[in-house]
Amino acid sequence: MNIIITNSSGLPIFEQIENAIKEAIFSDELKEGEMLPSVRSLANELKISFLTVKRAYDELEKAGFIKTVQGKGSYVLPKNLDLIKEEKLKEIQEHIEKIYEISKLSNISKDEVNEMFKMIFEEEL
Amino acid sequence: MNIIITNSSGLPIFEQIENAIKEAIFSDELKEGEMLPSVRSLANELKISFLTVKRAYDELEKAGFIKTVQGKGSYVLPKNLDLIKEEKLKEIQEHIEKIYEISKLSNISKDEVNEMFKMIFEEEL
DNA sequence: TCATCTGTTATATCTGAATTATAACACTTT
DNA sequence: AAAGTGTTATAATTCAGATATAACAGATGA
Repeated sequence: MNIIITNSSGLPIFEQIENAIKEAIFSDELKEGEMLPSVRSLANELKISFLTVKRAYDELEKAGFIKTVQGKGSYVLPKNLDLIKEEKLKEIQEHIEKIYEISKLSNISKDEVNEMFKMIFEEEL
Repeated sequence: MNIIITNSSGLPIFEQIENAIKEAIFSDELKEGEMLPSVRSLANELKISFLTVKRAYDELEKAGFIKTVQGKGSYVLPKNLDLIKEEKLKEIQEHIEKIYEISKLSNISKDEVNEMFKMIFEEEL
């Protein structure tokens, strides 16, 4: 597990763990069926409480990324592409909403934003 | 003052006040030299503590939007639009770049992003 | 000058979220 | 049985945000 916890990120620890594991799943660093570290071992490794790790795992399970079995541990569920796309679309939506807030606050026109959008996305051609 | 405080916004009250006033300044609803409501009167109006309003005003002063004078009150400073806009455009650009990265990695088409963009920006009617 | 607006400061408290420590319990595997 | 898993309950801590209250200080107009 390649999880780095920052106090300056603004995100609570359990969310940082969540995100790191999601990233690992997206990038196939963690594959379907693979076991995650036990809550206690990861807690020891990160020098945090196992309850915090458990919270992260609970959220990941609720979101459909992993499955936890008492006495055994947690393992990665088959990637649900739709689910992943949902996640990514939600991330994008949050960015757009922030852009919307900024533009509204700063009197920046929709057209100006659209122009930047085109500029950056045209780059790939 | 047209400030609406929501408990569901996720933002602390003092930030909601900050944003509302920034928005009013950008939209010229509040003009240069104009007095803001006193900390106590706005606090009464919003049914919150004057300390919370003071915090919002303090942040606005630190950010260069208003000036507060003891015994008198707070008034709107001259807008430095170019500088502010430059900063805001840079913030927006960073968001768009993140969107670009996400969409590229997740195989989300430019059109899909564009659709979300329209959805969110059309909301304002 | 006095009353009454303004903002300022200090102290203490409350609340909720995040996090922790600890202990006891339950399931699985060897 | 032992040693690993996860689970649950309880209590405590920390921190940010927000509050209440009181006392202080500057501005202003009657």
